[in-house]
Amino acid sequence: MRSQLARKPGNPYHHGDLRDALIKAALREAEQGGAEAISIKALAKQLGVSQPAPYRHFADREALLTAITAEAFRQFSAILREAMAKPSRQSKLSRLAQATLDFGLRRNGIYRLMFASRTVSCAAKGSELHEATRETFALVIEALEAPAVGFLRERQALKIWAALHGVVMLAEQGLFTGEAAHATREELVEDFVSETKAALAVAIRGARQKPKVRA
Amino acid sequence: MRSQLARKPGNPYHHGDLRDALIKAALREAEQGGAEAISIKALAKQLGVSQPAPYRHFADREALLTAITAEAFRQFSAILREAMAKPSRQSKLSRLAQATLDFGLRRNGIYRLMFASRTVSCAAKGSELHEATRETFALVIEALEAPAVGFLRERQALKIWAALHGVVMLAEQGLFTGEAAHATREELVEDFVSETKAALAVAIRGARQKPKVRA
DNA sequence: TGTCTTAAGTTATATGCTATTACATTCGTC
DNA sequence: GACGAATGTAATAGCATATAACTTAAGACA
Repeated sequence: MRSQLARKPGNPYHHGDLRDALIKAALREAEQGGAEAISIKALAKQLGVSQPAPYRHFADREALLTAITAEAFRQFSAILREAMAKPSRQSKLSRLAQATLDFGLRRNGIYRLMFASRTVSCAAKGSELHEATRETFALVIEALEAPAVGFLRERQALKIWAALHGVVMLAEQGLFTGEAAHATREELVEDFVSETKAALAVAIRGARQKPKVRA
Repeated sequence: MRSQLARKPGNPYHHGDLRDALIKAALREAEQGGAEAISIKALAKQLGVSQPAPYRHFADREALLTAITAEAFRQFSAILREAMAKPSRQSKLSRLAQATLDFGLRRNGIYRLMFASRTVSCAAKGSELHEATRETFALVIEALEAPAVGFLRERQALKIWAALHGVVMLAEQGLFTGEAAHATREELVEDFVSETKAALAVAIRGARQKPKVRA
């Protein structure tokens, strides 16, 4: 029962949209097992095409990984945007934070592809992947809801973003289970969120009183 | 010019200490390229033994990865301990933090092996690897220099540990370079360090005044 | 409509890595 | 010094990436 992911009905030769189908299938494979779980050969078989067919669409395995990483960032951005848009008692930042944690744990294989591989750092300046990552980070800044505090805003965004990823990392390592679990992941995330808000509040107040403050 | 890493001189058949040599060589390979850079076959060639020889010491590739991850944690612990022991104007926590950042960036392939793979979370309770990770985390708690504040200490340790890893992650991704670099990695790390100290100071003061405080 | 180019697929194959099996050598020990 | 265990080797199976040469279908244009 191979799912052929929208293979054009009456065409036994051409798949129709192999490139897209490959990305979707590869993402599904990576969901749990990460990059290592992705096999060109297995994907080809799954989609009902010959083993070398994928190479018509991706120069090599790396290229496929880069493409699905970019797609993963776009999906991640969409999830964050949705979480931020949803009406809630909690702040935007808190919702973004919890959504990040959730994504990082539930789709950990993909998460590792996005943040813990060298794929992103190798992405060229204007590339699809580079743009996707920039867009995601822009959402973090947006979630701060702190207009016009300049570089302090970026700095707080970097800090909360780093902290969130650290929590995902340690959670995945199991540092929150067993004897060491003196706090839940969610608690820690909320800690970081409130510290960020406090720091921003101070910064905004400071900026109002003496606009030339430097730190 | 194959470095044979301490092969016993007058013995063309038995290597002498292949297991250890494999771990050392594999760590060197992983230094930059991470787990993917490790090939059993290449290591065997490098050490001047036949290709299947390593399988006498490690059941499979995974087992080798687990072993070098444990060794990496021990080396990391040693580096942290050294940084903490060194007399300095800075606090122990600050030195541990900067040493972590340095390790995470300079030996990023190994770092990813340690914190961004599934190897650790698959380690059994009493395993060599599990023990090595626990020892490393114990150093973080020690670096807080905050005796007898109970679970609040562990919580602060988790927080600073998470934050540090996040900074390494984002730094490796390139989020501190180019236009987005509104703070250096070192500045961010120091931010987290001082916040941790402040939180601990409050906790200790609180614990002295009313020992039953809960958060 | 027919041809021609090109995109997208196929089969066959080279290369490289993991892992196993069966056999060989050395070490330690009794 | 004989023997079993540890540690090597050679040969080989199996799987994945990747390339080469060939085939099919689609679309453009005369």
